[in-house]
Amino acid sequence: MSRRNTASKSAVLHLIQQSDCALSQEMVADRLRTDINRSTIYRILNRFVEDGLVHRVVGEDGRQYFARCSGCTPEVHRHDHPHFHCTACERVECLSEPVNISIPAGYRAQFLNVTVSGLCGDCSSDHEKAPSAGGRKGLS
Amino acid sequence: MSRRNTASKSAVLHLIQQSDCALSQEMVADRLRTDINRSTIYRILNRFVEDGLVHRVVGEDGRQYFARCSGCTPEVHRHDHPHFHCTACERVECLSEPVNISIPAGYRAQFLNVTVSGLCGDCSSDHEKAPSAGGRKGLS
DNA sequence: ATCGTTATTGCGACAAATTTGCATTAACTT
DNA sequence: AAGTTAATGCAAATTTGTCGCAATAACGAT
Ligand SMILES: [Mn+2]
Ligand SMILES: [Mn+2]
Ligand SMILES: [Zn+2]
Ligand SMILES: [Zn+2]
Repeated sequence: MSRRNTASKSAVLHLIQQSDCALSQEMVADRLRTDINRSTIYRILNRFVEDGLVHRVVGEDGRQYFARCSGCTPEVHRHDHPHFHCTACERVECLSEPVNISIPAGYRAQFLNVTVSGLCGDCSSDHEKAPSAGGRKGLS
Repeated sequence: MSRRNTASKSAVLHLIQQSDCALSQEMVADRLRTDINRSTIYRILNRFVEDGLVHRVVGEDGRQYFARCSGCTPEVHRHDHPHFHCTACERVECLSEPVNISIPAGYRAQFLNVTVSGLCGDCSSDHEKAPSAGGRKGLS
């Protein structure tokens, strides 16, 4: 039942800790210099989530992304911050300002997943130079 | 390019309009008395989304759920309301109070997906009678 | 009412993301 | 050093959603 330390585990954890945005299994694999099996990466990430080292973000695409917990203690976990998912470069980043959602009486909240998708700063300015048809604005 | 009316389309639309919660493709199929092909259901639902009759919600499980647009006009769509996804009965319901997320300057927001997951009222009270180990509370 | 165009459907195949079973390896406890 | 069992690799399975294509049928025009 207790966890063991392995090179793979350390490598993945290090990667997530360093990263300024959430990573998918694929992103983790791509950034590792050594090959780690896909299933293994998933298992490592899921264990991190269980252990509260990392939190899981469900992207606009329905995929799973994993980001380091910042400001979480072993006792208290707050993942009430929104995420921005760029539809162009795929980046998923944690935003800082927490959101507060009120739910109906009698309901028990457990997890919160807030994701705004659109174009990040970089991709947004790229887009300006090569504009497409119909300049949509605002949320839909 | 214009849409045609078919029995399948009407049946699915009726189902979604009536439903007080968002439905997945599987849920739609289960609730229909007539069999409609899986791909067809997806295509019908996607067309509804395109046409602004229905909005897509990405559940905590990464799956797509579809709910009727209430309060949307052909001109203005606002889907800035949160959803509650019950981890027990799978229900995904739209909550009414809109949320407002602020994103960094230069970013362009396009879609918003807010999902609180946990136990709905029914499942929450069921749980009280048959409690499990460790009474967690609050968001994580 | 009939005809022609083409949107819609069904079906199978495909694709991507994630999980699972199982045998093998290796971390950690004693 | 030896034993226990968590972690890994690999293949196969699951799950969810999409796509190509031929057959069907809605609907505007005749
Ligand atoms: Mn955290
Ligand atoms: Mn709507
Ligand atoms: Zn971007
Ligand atoms: Zn429920």
